Amino acid sequence: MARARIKDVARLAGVSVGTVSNVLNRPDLVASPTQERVLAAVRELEFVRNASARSLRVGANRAIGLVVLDVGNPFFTDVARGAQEAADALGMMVMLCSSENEVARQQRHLEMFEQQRVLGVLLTPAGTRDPHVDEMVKRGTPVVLLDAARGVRKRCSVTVDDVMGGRLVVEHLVAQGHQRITFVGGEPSVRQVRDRLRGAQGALPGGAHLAVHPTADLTVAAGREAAKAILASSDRRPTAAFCANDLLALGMLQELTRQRLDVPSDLALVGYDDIEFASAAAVPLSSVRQPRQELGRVAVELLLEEVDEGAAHRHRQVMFTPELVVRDSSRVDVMAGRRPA
Amino acid sequence: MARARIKDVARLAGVSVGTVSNVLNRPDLVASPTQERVLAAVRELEFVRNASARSLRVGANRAIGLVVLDVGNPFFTDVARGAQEAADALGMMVMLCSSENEVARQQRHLEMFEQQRVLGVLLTPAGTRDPHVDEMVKRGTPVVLLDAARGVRKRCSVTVDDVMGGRLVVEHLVAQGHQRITFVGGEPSVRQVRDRLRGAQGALPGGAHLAVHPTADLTVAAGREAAKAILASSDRRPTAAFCANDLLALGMLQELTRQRLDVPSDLALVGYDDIEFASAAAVPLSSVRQPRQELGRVAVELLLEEVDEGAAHRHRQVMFTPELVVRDSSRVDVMAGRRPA
DNA sequence: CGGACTGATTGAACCGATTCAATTCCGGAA
DNA sequence: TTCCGGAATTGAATCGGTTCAATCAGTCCG
Repeated sequence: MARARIKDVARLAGVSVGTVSNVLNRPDLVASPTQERVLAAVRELEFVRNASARSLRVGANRAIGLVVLDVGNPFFTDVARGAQEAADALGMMVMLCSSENEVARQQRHLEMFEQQRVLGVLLTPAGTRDPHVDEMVKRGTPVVLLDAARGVRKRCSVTVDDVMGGRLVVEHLVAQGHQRITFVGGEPSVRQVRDRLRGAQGALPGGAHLAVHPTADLTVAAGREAAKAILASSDRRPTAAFCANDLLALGMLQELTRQRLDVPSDLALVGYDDIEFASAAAVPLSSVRQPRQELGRVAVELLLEEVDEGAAHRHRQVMFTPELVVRDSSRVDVMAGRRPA
Repeated sequence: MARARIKDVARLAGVSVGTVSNVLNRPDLVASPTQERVLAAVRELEFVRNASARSLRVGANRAIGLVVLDVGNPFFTDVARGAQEAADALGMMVMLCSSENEVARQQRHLEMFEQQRVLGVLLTPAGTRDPHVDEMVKRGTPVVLLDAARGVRKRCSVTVDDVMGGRLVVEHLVAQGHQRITFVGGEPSVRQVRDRLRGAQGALPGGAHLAVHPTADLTVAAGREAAKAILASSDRRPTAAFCANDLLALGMLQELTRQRLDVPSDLALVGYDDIEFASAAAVPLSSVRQPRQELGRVAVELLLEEVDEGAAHRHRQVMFTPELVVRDSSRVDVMAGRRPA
């Protein structure tokens, strides 16, 4: 069966194509009996609107592009979910793509979106500033940055305060009596890591010392290596480690378990991101939670705001505050319960 | 700057619109100097094709819809990545949506895809058979099922052999000398779970016994509860547990750690799915790996095959074989290394 | 009864790229 | 010189909805 077009519906219902279109888009203009006849014809023919024809005429799609760094990363999928939800509520569609942190791939996806004439794009940028993005914006496709460098004033953006996150962690560890804390996860080229470290350093009271143990990347394997190195070092061992993300912390936990050391009594651990598996770890992991879905939701709102306001738009930067989630991996009183004197 | 249309490009290059279109789509028809003039004009005007106009005329989009049960689940994101890759190679776009296991949401996404006139849809179905899907197929949008019930002959599908997966696990445990094995994760309404259990039972040698410990769902929390119940039970404790998925296994590992029991010497564990965090667990988790990206890749191929062949198409069901990944959580010889006599 | 007004409906123009039959151009053969 | 064939190019028709000025049918009021 060939697909029905609006013309077929009109013929079957005995009205003009204009009326069918009105029933679909502005039903208040059409008398009820006519509406019913048209809707009956729509059902009868199983009519499905052709979005291409529609958006060709209207000039824009009811779709939003979303390019994340890595669909495999739970952080981004939660952001995507938030965006989905917000878009759904407004009858829009989110098209999700992953750049796998490759600029070329990001570029291809953006190009696709632009060809589709999406309303706008939410982007967690791969690499550094991409001139292609600027050009796309200039051509009329607005972009909202997600979790990107702070201080970009020429775009709307949504971020989380990583400096505060770092501060929260160290304040917590200090309150638990820790004096020797190591920050694990150096890679200072990553803005997030830099900020977290900065916050951590800022929260130290006078006497305390914050060692920094850099790692090549932010993976479980790197965490394992870091733990080995720290435990083998001749210096006085730290009593707590603040890892730049949860993967590092899980890696450290793995190595500590292998060496039959106890968390938190031998070494307290705090991660960052509060990925789903943080609470699922053998010793549930303290971590810093970011309002991920909220991030996506607000990004969609900012985008639509920008679209609606047109030229009058002033870019806004929204920054969320993270939240410390304390679990067994850094909680002293739980230890007491587990090792009765 | 208003967006350039193909007409503007034609004027600037001093050719007709037909020629511009040919440069873009069938460059072999156009003389080189003309091509260069046109391409220069394209760059000059920053021309971006309007995909709506194109697919309106051509009749179909260069896009494939993909509806997964849950974008948060690493299994599905890997499938998506595989599909992405295959599509990319063919110059197609994958539109990824998540049904969150809600039929209504799935329905909305499918409707969107149909309006977009996508080439076809890859679907991991929520709920049971959905008549809407049948109707969509009848209207001309082909569907390839991903990881859905086996034995569906009226569609193309891609699955993994869960019966074999279950068998592999039990054969491995038996080879390690285990006699009392418990299968954790009952929920027999889930086809995958049923198949894994069936495979497990089929692999038992004469004397061995397979207890089944049902759980409400397949989460970490359920795994914790299961571990508590099994450890508290008065029966002779099993020496190994085969969990229906990795989340259950991680939950059990958590509870075992809390009770200061050792894996695998007190209880060996094997999970299923080989999610990223299986190898990241405190005791790296044995698990069954499915060729996830491959799943997505082949699904795309099947879809395009179906599109190309048209009416002559015969549906195909592709079944992959899973692979057992043995890690510390069920490996005896590692224990020896860790606890020298 | 005529005119003004409201509400419902019509139908043709339009969005922008693709396609294909028709046309132009050129070089070579007769 | 004419004619033919092939390559290059043209331009109008087309895809399927949306939109809006124009038309039509009633209703109300004076």
